[in-house]
Amino acid sequence: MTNKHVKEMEALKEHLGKHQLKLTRQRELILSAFLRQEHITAEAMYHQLAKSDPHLGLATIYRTLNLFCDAGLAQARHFGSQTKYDNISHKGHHDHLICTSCEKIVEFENEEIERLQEEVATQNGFTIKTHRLELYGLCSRCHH
Amino acid sequence: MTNKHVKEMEALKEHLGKHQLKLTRQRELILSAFLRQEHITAEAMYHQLAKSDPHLGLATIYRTLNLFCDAGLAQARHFGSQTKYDNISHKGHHDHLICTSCEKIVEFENEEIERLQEEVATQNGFTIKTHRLELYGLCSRCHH
DNA sequence: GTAATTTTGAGAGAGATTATCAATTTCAAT
DNA sequence: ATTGAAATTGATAATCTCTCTCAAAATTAC
Repeated sequence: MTNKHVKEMEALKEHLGKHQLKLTRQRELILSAFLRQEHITAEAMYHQLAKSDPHLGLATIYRTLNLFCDAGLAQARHFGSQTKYDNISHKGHHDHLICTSCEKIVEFENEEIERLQEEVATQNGFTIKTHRLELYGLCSRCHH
Repeated sequence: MTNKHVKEMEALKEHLGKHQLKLTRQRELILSAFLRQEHITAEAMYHQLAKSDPHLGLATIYRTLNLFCDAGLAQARHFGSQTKYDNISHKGHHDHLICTSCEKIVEFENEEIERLQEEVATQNGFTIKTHRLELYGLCSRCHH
């Protein structure tokens, strides 16, 4: 656990405390691995961590990533058949540009779009809690 | 098959003709059921059609709904773990407002948002092919 | 009508995620 | 530091959704 991740660790501890959950070696380990990368799947993390910790169960990875979602550290996104978990603790909400050829993912934020979303919601009597916006296409390298 | 659905039937026939596929009783039946409602899952349609046609297979429903997607009549959308199929033949692209309490779905279109999406894509060197925008929250009835 | 080709239905199979449960670990109170 | 109640884990079974397989049936071009 590097110093960079202290804030997220604190956020997790706060969530655990509030829900009478416990801080375990696995949860620390998975948090550390989670914060080291973007858009990871449970399966990918399982294989990655298996090298240093061969007895870490896949179910624990799933449980823990879902815990991070509950704690507001992560957000699950379904891309086709797989679910990727994003770190949302260190930045605001963001959306995605996804290259359908090379699978590259670019994050972006656009306040104007967010404002218009609120407008649409209000017009329809909705109160937005979250949203997802994904733009699929080809990145510059995959053109042609 | 009501008169209303003649246009979609023609579109399907055109697709079938172009790809040396055949028009079957099942495809007609499923098209008819598909056009009668919005945002249906394969499973839901299976149970619905089982009443009048108990031997219609679930695999056929999946195959046929995917065929409609290929033909440009339908669009698949993944909501959580389930896939819903939307009719996109009679209207332009649309996005969704989804009530997380009662599961109500409202469609909307917003040209300004679409324009801004193009702008973001261009800035990042992407060419958009499709997109999905879903706003999750509470509808007016589910407030409180 | 016949033959070639496609489609269907039923169930097996695949992939991703969750449930089960005995054994282990955590943590608050001694 | 020890204890004991409660939570967590790992291994695997179960589940859920969707696709594949393949023999039998339906469709279409001739």
